[in-house]
Amino acid sequence: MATQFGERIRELRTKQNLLLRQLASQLDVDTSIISKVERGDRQLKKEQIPLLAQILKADVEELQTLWLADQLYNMVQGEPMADEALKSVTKQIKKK
Amino acid sequence: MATQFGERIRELRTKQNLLLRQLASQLDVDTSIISKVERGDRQLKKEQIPLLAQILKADVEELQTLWLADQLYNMVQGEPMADEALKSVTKQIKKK
DNA sequence: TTATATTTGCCAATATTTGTCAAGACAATA
DNA sequence: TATTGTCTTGACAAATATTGGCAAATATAA
Repeated sequence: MATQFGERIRELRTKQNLLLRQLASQLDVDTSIISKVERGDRQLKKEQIPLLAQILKADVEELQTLWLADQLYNMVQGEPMADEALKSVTKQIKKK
Repeated sequence: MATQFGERIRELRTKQNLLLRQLASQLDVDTSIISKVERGDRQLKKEQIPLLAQILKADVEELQTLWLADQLYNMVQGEPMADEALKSVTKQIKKK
């Protein structure tokens, strides 16, 4: 599983000397969820990112980017046509 | 919604003078599902692609690529950080 | 019109995701 | 060793999303 997002969260959290349970309570979820998120076992819900960024005093867009990259990675990883599909979508997006 | 896949299916199906119901019956799903897939209202299940390719005498990998591109497109469309996330994943994939 | 093909909206069944709880692992320290 | 606090893990239930089918609506053709 992808962990770009999780690794960054842990980095930010420890840098601020926050315990899992403290971050969890502020986000209003169980401690175990944050633990799993940081280790890449679970994905956070997209809607939770803004609050998370606020708690960690981090840039929302940075976290959103990492989160989205994780989702994409999970989707393409192991797919033989991953590269071609990514290229195609990148082109599509740019046209817009 | 993404329709690269659906458009290609319709193209292949009509080229072979197959009716929705004929394709649907070979795929063992309801006609309405194929209709929706071709119009991009629904995503086909990944496991159905090989059989579909066989029925349409199409290249499995082509269809898999289009299908995957649709999934990715649905995931990033409307996301402000889409481009950056795509770039990041493309890099990650290549490292493997 | 009639007949046939396709589209659409809705529902039930199924699958996936999300969150909680409780138990376990681990480290620090009394 | 026993205790305390943090983090991790697995099992389970609740919430959500996806899937397929039906049937009615709409289009297309003769």
